[in-house]
Order: sequence, then C-alpha cells, then structure tokens
Amino acid sequence: MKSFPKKFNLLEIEKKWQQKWEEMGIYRFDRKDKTRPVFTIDTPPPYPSGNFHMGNVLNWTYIDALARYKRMSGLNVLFPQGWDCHGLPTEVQAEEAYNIKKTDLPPAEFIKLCKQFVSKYIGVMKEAIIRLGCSIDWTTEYRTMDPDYWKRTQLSFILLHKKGLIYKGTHPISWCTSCETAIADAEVEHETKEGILHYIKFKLEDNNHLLIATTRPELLPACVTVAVNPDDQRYQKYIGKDVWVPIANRKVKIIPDRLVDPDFGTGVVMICTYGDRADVKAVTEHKLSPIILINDKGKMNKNAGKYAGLTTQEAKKAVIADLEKDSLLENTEKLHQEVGTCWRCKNPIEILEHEQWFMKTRILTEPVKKNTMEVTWYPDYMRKRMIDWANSLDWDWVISRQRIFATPIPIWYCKKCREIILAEPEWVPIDPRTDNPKIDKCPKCGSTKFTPETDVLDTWFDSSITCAVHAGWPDSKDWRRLYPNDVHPSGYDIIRTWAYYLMVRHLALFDEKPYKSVLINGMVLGSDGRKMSKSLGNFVATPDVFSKYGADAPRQWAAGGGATGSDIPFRWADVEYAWRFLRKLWNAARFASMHLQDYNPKEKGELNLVDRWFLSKMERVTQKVTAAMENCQFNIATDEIRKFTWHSFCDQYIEAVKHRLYQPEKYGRKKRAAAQYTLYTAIYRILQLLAPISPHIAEEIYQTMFADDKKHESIHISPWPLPQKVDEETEKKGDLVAAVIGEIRREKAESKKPLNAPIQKLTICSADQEKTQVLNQAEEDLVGTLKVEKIEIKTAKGEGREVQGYPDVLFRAEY
RNA sequence: GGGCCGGUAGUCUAGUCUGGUUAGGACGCAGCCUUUACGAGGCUGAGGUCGCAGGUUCAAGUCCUGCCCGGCCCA
Repeated sequence: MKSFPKKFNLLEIEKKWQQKWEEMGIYRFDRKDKTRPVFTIDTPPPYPSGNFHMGNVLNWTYIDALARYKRMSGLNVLFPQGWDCHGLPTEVQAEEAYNIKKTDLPPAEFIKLCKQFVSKYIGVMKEAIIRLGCSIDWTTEYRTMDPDYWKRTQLSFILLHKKGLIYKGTHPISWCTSCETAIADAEVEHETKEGILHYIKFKLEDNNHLLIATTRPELLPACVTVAVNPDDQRYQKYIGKDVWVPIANRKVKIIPDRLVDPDFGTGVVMICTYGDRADVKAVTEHKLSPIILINDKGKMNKNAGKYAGLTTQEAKKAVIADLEKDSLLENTEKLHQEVGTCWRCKNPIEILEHEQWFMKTRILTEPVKKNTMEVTWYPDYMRKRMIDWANSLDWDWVISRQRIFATPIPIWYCKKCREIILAEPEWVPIDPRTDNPKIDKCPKCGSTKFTPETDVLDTWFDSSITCAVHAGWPDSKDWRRLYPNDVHPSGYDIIRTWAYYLMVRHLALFDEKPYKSVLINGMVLGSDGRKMSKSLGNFVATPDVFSKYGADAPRQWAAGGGATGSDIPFRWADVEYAWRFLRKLWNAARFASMHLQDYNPKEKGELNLVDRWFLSKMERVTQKVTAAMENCQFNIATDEIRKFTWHSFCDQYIEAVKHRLYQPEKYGRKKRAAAQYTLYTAIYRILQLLAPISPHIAEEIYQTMFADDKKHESIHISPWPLPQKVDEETEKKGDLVAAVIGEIRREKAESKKPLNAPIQKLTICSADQEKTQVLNQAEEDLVGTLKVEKIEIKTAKGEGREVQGYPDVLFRAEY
C-alpha cells in the first residue's frame, strides 16, 4: 500500500487517468465475447457546435455513470460516440464566415468548407467529453458526414423506398423563406408575438357586407373561401351564399366549419392558402383548390397580381393602403398570437405547397404507440410526451431539404420519360449530383440521359438510424445481438424528434423497436431559474467549470442535482460541495492508509459491535445504491454514498475506532486489526460505489491503496459488490451506541468544550435492560471514543440529558 | 383551448409511484473548536402552516376532487 500526499491536485489526477484509461483500453467493447451479456448504449451523436455546454455535461454524466455501473456489473458495454455533422447550422456558419451564399460556388466546394468547420468543432467537443471522463470506446467513433456512415443513411432510404414507405408528392409543408428549405413539424418552434388583427369588409350579393378578422391581409388574393361556425346563430343564414373577396375581386362561397372559433374576431374567417394549419385542414376537408401566393424566397408571385414581387411585409402595407382607400378596412386591434418560426433562424415560417420527398410516418402511429408502451422510460411519465406527439401528427415526415451539406438522395430521373431511378443497395454511397446511376439506359424508355435529384436529406434522416448503426448494421452479421439497443439517452426537449424519429424509422426498416429503454435528462437552468442559454446571459461555460473543479465534482452536481428527468439548476455551490466531499474522502482514505501500512488484508481480527454495526450499514447502503443505479436514480445513489461516507464513516465510525488504532497496547492487537479490516473494506466499497459517478478520484485512491491486493487493472473493471444481508439486530444495537456518542458530542459542543475534553465520570441510565446490555457490550468503545475516565451503566430510571430518539436513555457527564 | 411538470425553511432541492419514526440534504445564517485525516477545514445549532380548500384513512408532503400560481410542450 502506497502512502498519500496531504495535498492533492485533482485536476492533474484526472488528466493522468484519462490518458491511462485510454492506454489500458478497458472501455473497449468486445464483439467477440459471447459469454458476457451485452449492454448497448445509443449515445446520441451531438451536433458539433464547438460548445459542449452544461446540458451536455448532464446528459453525458448520466450515460457514463450508467455505462460504468453496467460494466462493473459484468456486462459487455458498448458505449460508442459519433457526430451528427450535416445540417443548416453549419451551412449558415460557413455562409457567414466567408460571406457567401451556398449557391455561389459548386456544391463540392461548399461541402468542403462545411467539413472544415465541423472537423474543427469535433476536436473541441471530443476534448470536452474526454475531460468529463467518459468511458467511451473511441474505436467506435464515427461522423455522419463520412461516406461510410451516409451510405447507411442512403441504404435505409432505398430499403424504405422499396417497402413503399417513401414517396414524392406535392403537399403543404412548413417552409423557411430565409433558409429556403422545407422543414419538418419537429423543427417548427412557437413564439408569442404581437400582431395586428384587421377587420375587413367582404361585400355580399345584397350589398350588405360581412366583417372578417385576419392578421394577414396580404393573403387576400389567396382567399379560397370564407368560413363560419355552423352553430353560430349570427351567420347561419349566410352559409352557401357567395361573398366578394376585396382586392382579389373574386366571389367565394361561405362554408360551415366547426374549427372556426365564434369568439375569434367577428366569428367569420377567411381561408387562405395557406395562412396556417387550420387552412390546410379546411382545404382538404372541403376539397378546395389552393392559390399559392408566396414563392420560396418569401416574395409574392404572379398570383398576387399587382403585388407580385413584393415581400410579404411590403405586400401587407400595400394591401392595407388599398383597403383604406376603398374604405374596406373597418378597424384594427392588437393581439398576441402564436407564430411558427424556424428553429434555426427564428424567422416566421410559411406554409407552401411543394413537391417534396416524404416518409409515411402516420400509418406507423399505432406501432409507434404500442412499442413506446413497451419501452422502459426513466422517468416513466416521459413516455407520455412521445405518445402525445405521435397522436398529434397530421402530416407525414418531409425528409427532403433544399440544401447542400447533407446526405444526397440516391435518386435520378430519366431525362426523357421522367422515370424515377432509385439507386441499388450496392451502389451506395453515391452522390447523384456528381455520379450517374449505374445502369446503361432507362429501364422504361431506354434513354441514356439522366438528371440527378439535387435535394438532400433531412439531418434527422442521418441520426435516426443510430440504434442499428451502433449495433453494426448492415456490415456485422450478428448486429441483431446488439439490437434493440439497451438504452437511448436524451433530453426531454427532443423526445418528439430524436426518440420519435428513431422509433418510427427503425420500426419501418426492421419491424422491431430500436431501444429497450429511454433515459431522459432535464434541462440545465441558470441561476435565474430559466433554461441556461447564451442569449439569456445566465450561461456558464463548461471549460470554466472544468478548469476550476475538474470533472469529478461537476459530475456529482449532475448526478445529484435533482431527480432524473427533472430540470437541474447549475449551482456553483453544488459543485463546491462536491469538491469538499472529494477532499473529505481523500482525507479519510489518507487517514486509513496511515493506519493500514502494517495491515495484512487477509486478517479480520476480532470484530466488535461497532465494527459489525458499521459493516451492516455498508451493506445496507450498497443495496440502496445498487437499486438506485438499476433504476437510473443517480441522485439517490449520489446522496446515499455521500451520507454514508461523510456521516456514518467519517463522523461516526472513524471517531469510534481511533482509540483502538492509536493504542493497540491498551486495547489489543486483534481489536486494532478489526478496525483496520473494517476501514479497509469500507473504503474499497465506497470507492466502488462512487466509481460510476466520480471515476477519477475512485481510481486514484484505488490504485494507491488497493491495486496491489485486489489486482484489478482498474477499479472500473472490478466487479460491482453483490449486496450482502444486513444484520438488523446489530444495526439496532449500534444505532443506540452511535446515538449516545452523538449526544455526548453535542453536549460538549453546546457547553463549548473541545470534543476531546476528557470526562471524569459518565453515568448512563436506562430502565430498559436490553439497552443497558448493549451499552455494556460497547463500553470499551464508549470509553475510548469519549475519553471517559470512569463509566457507570445502570439499569434504572435515572436522570440527566436525554439521548435524541431514545427517551428512556439518560446520561450525566462530569468533566 | 389541450397536455405534461412543478409549487417543501431566506435560496435551491430530496422524498410523492409503493401513505406510517422527529420531512432528508446543500447554500446562506448563528455559535463553537487548532480535537494525533481534514482550518481556503471540522463540529454543532436555529430556521418548515410541505401553494390553497375539501375528501378518503387509525394515519396524508405522499392517494382523490376542485381551485390559485409558475414553467415547458402542443393547437
């Protein structure tokens, strides 16, 4: 056993082990090992923004703690790490950095720029993940932008297309006029904005008029009908009649629609193609022909007549001016409205009709729900978010994007007959923008000329096959052995995207759910109680935390900061407390090692009541921590370990055996050996229980004190302790002894005496003979711990100070 | 408008699923201690109508109903 330095530099210790662990290779998944059961983690490949924020710290701490626990429990753990590279944010960054538009240079050049950004940021984020001490198998690292990955994305597209689950169609879709691309439901955010409600006169045949309320008068040329609620007494008589649309000067029919809220505006609304999703529903239901008014860039098209070429804002102004000129604008009022915005650029989205590629997701809603019910959710109530989301979808998933830095859609069209040429599985990876299909001629018309599909795939189409990819699909023959993955970890804000897309996608491809369980983390809040974000100014940068406290302390903040799935406020105070705990543990271990230099681990000595009491407490805490880890209750595990270490071990046990350790000549070698055995056993147990949560200090102390004897290469591959039986009877007895010692310490503190003040005479009385027997049994430890000269334990009513929790036990100490 | 989550000391939070010691912890506050591991530390203490109102029960922070407030998600 090596000796401990008094001061320790945790930051250096952490760096050292991070390096050594990688050299040891102890976190490698062993695909050839068929003896241990596998545990596969669907690590979400993060988007390499270059900023590994505290939310990531929370997420990865959960994953790593679970991975380490499962590894110690004897499972063959696959903890992979990938990077979700494609997508708009990088394109936008590249455009900004070089002050260009994506169309300014050939796609291949633009992609090269994007890749440069991504590679740089991956380096930064990888460093942070290593710095956090994650037990990732880095031989598994992958990037979704590499051909080896996106060939899988394409292969899955081909398989789904062949299954008839992918189609091309013209449908209303959410469109960002700023990013100039389609976006999926899940990418639409909602913001409350102040809008203006315009009351506009629509002339009736009889020269009277109806007043309709709209926030978007510029859409008047796209008005296809006017709707009222069929139960609305005021307007029933108008249903079926014609009404003139101002500006457009067209007649439209007045229709009944239950979705019209009679309390909104005047209770009469215009249906425009498309102002919002309700319009889409009305058009479908009443089989109306849409009039598309806005082009991809957000400008009015020829259908807008004299307003063509204007932006929607300009058109709005012009339309209002024209309405006022004709006295058709009755009045206006302000209102708060929910506006759909693009998740990336925050600009309001439009609903446009576009020819796009879709995946048939709605027909899978029932299987999605069924499988979601079969998945274990940590915590359980998060399941509901997935179910609600699946139920709420009315559109299929639009998977094509009009961007560049993404997986190409493996499709060509015959130039002559427009036949769709789908790539064959063995062609991928392939980029139709640069490669021709591997056929000589169109199978339908025999033409030899093809045009490529230039649309690319939604990034979620890359990242929603990770469960299969992690398992080794399609190359490893035995990939089904790792599938479904055992756990999919994720934040609750992306259940509707990540967990959902994974589920629907894998069900479609493999008819089997992608994961057995979902581990949810909450959001990290700033000190103001709001979700931590750079824009709110409540942001704490991860490197600042690492450089001050290292990783083990923030990991305790993450694990112990709150119940799994709930939001966790970032608190420096919590990190500092964790830091103090680590120092306390260090000092306790140092104390123990001082007394263990001559200890032979085979020796058990003569265990007395206090030893057996404490060892039973240790088994009890082992049970609790094991149960907590099994259920991903990291906060409970953290709490139990800390309480046990700080209070049961340091405050109670160590104090109660010092006399035996320091004075073997007085109390006997065998009793000293018993204390040594207990110290030795307890510290090893604490380190094992703590290893998943604070792996570095656990390793450092293990290597210093235990490695020679225990012979595990690392504590992280030592077998998790099997909880032993607790000894209720002994615990009950020991609790009494601990309570008496505690009460006397309290009295010393209250009467301002030092804790080591000698007691001339201690008299303890209880009418309960059982209790006095116990105290007699522990007399030596009472005397030694409390520095008592003379002790008297009486079975009698007696008088004096009452021991907390034992109203029938009284004592009197004379100093 | 619908759904979900939350409301526990000055602040943050555990416990609620599975009702049962004196509601646990951290920060802050107060006091004490240089005690042969730990003074950029340790120990001790004070501080709570568990959002409000009902109900079920021998027993409710925990289960049920209604309401109020906050947050998130969705229409």
